[in-house]
Amino acid sequence: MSAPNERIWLIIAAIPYGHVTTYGQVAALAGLPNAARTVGRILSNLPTGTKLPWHRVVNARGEISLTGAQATRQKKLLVQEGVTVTRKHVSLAEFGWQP
DNA sequence: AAGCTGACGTATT
DNA sequence: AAATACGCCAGCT
Repeated sequence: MSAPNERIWLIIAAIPYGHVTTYGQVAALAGLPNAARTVGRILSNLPTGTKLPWHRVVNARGEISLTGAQATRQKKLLVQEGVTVTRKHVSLAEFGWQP
């Protein structure tokens, strides 16, 4: 496990219930301001049963970046947490998160 | 070691 | 509004 990877995990794990963040935000908090892609790549590499709330991470527009079944799963999880998800975008109310 | 890839982001066309 | 191009960073081949 490399260091940035671990920081990213910790940051995602700290996202509060019912809130969402962006890939770029996670990357920035991890100390890698332009590594949004890295965050996505790492999430794609997560084991199926991971405890990380990866579904609370969306792209800069507040939309789900995944497609098909994956997107459906993420949307469902968010809705279950009380997050308002319209089509693919999350309402601004639960957007952003300051530790 | 070198190059390719990707759950992104922003600027252009 | 949608598609394309480029930059960025870590992991894989």
